[in-house]
Amino acid sequence: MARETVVDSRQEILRTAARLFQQRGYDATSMNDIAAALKLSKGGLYHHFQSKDEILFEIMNHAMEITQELVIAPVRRIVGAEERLRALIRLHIEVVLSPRDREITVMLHENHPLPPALRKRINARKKEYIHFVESLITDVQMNAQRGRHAKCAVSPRAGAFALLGMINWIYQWYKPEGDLQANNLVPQFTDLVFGGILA
Amino acid sequence: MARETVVDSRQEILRTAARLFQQRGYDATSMNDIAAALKLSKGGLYHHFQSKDEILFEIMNHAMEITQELVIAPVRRIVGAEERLRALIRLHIEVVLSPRDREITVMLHENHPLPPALRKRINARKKEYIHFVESLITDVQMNAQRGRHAKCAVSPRAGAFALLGMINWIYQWYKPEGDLQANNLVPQFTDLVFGGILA
DNA sequence: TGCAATACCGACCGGTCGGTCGGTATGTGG
DNA sequence: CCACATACCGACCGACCGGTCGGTATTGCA
Repeated sequence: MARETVVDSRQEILRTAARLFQQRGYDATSMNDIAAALKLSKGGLYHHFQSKDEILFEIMNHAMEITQELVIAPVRRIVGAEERLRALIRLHIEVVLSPRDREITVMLHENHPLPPALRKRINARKKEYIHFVESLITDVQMNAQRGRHAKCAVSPRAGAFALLGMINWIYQWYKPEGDLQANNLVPQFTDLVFGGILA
Repeated sequence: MARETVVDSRQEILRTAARLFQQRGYDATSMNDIAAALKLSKGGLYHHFQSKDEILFEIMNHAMEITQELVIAPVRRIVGAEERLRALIRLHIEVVLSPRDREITVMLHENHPLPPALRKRINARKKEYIHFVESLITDVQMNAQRGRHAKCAVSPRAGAFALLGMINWIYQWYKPEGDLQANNLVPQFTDLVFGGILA
């Protein structure tokens, strides 16, 4: 059997596991649940992964790669500090709300169960992302300062944490049928962030 | 034994349980762990509470009462829309960061394990709070509109979710020894919110 | 002092968890 | 057609979970 099939099997397991983890939570989802959802026995599941921890870690790692591909990389290709930050806000919100990328939600919520060694590796990647956002905000503020604005009271670090907080918290309250839809959310949060960091 | 002692015992259990839940997570904390931390047997613990669910529910309920007493009530006593919102931001941040009120963090993080019936009751109180923040933001925007500002692009609802998101997310990254201390955080987030909703 | 009520203990229960393992289908390259 | 790796099954394990229960120590009150 080709190598691709092996990779595909693993990724399909990860996708299903991520869906269940998001719906029921990591601890409330047993390996039996995951196996059953894949029409597999538990023993068969353990042929592809060594432990439940490994599955969670791979999901979180995948979530970071999704962030890299769907947020960071596109943003880097954009010229202009302001447009970059606008794109980051939009893309990050879209990734959090995307029904396809449930790994993101799992990564945001389930950090407790990860063994410390693996958690450190995830946290390192998260910190990289925070610094990326921080430098983006710095650029926007510098650009604006060259214009009419004189003082920027909000530090890039605080701005980055605020930005990530308001977006990463969305999964806690967002309902697709609610009155605050995704297409409303993006411009509103964008205005809010720009108004805030350039105050 | 007086009624007060009974209440005290329950509250001390809740305090200890909240601390453990915050440190290790709800699922990773067994009733044995809670009992041992209180120098109690598991049977003795079940003399005070009927189930683990009940403990979690009481912790969350207590968290909402803390919010009521330490945030909502003081804010209501303040006159002037702008000063009210300023106070809300400061008090809410202080409550989230308070090492004494760990119930808040548990309430923010552990909603999955609660049985649906109990979760609904907690969510109802959360929604009340959101509406409270929303109306506060509305007042501030109305006040500002009477002055020089003409348009407020950000809806009060989006502003409320953003505000609650950036504050409620703090527990995910805040380290007391970090470079972003509580006393820095309050003015920075305050400026950011006011700049954002009055953009 | 005696008597309930309360607080608590510790052994125990059924069940489920993550994880293991010997064995069996399957299918592919030689 | 055979040999071998891969994919998978299902019975099983020890540990631990939430929760129960009969009994005992302690305590406030009459």
